[in-house]
Amino acid sequence: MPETPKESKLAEVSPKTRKVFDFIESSKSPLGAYDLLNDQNLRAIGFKAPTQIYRALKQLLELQLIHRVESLNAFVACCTEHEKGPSILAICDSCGQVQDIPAEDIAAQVTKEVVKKFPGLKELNIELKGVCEECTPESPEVRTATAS
Amino acid sequence: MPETPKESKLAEVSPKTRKVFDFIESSKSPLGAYDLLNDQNLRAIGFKAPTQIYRALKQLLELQLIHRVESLNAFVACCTEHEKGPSILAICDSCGQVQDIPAEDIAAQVTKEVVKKFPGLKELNIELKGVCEECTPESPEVRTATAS
DNA sequence: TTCGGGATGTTATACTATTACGGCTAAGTA
DNA sequence: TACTTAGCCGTAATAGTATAACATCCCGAA
Ligand SMILES: [Zn+2]
Ligand SMILES: [Zn+2]
Ligand SMILES: [Zn+2]
Ligand SMILES: [Zn+2]
Repeated sequence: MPETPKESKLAEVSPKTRKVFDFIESSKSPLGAYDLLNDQNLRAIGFKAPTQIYRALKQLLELQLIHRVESLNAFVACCTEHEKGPSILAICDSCGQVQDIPAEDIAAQVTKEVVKKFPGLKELNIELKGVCEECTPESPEVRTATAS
Repeated sequence: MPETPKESKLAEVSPKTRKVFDFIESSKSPLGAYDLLNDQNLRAIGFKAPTQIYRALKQLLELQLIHRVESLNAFVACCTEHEKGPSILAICDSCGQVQDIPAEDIAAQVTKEVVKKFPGLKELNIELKGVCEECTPESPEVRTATAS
């Protein structure tokens, strides 16, 4: 049985870094470095200072196992369905969850669109805010029916 | 002569908030709140604490006169060519300049693409990193010619 | 005049991230 | 073996970003 990309990446990291990833992956919303340090049990397994957390996060970012959510100063697990390509992070204002949505098509169009003004494009970061499907109370038909 | 949208927005703000905008607009790269407070002359005109700067910034953001560059914790003037619609912020790693590029088309496509997974989309933030046109040493033809 | 509410001033504190340094260990090599 | 070097990890200190909480002032309405 072939290892998934995710598994083979995780095999490269230390147990403590691995633990950081596990916490991020199992959280339903993004975690900040200090959330990991203080609220989660990372102190219990030997993390004592922010810099240790940031080292682990850096490694996980480089392996593309996690993404940094710039607008929240926090980190989410990568869905691992976009091997190198970019993705869209859709942040729900209501429940706090973030979806990592592969975005090859969008990336291609952005590139096409800005290439003249910005020929040396290297990195693309798209973040959305709004309300996720789960938090949208009901579909319009149902809502109307219920309200009447 | 009709006022431009920018002028009419600026008419609403206090002289000090106006001054904050002027500094941001005249800077060739994005400014952070503490850049404004310490490096620029804002202390000289009565700003004494970060919270005052942040209040001015908040107001300017609400009027869409500036944008926050999430990945830099800094602020740039809006090009004012996209009245309400979204834009792309293209950040040059070399010179630090940020271009504010109107992006109606991209926004439309993103919306179309994510509407199923994220029906309540409200806000869209696209940031690019790379090298701007000005910092791209030469065009390929010229570079080849020069190098030979 | 008196009472609000909004803008502004002021202090303190919370939150996020990096620098700097020191020790340990594994790998290379004379 | 003894020495060197480079990388990883631990620790402490500090830098950088943002907000909370409360005081004060000013102006218009009652
Ligand atoms: Zn991802
Ligand atoms: Zn939600
Ligand atoms: Zn703009
Ligand atoms: Zn440039």
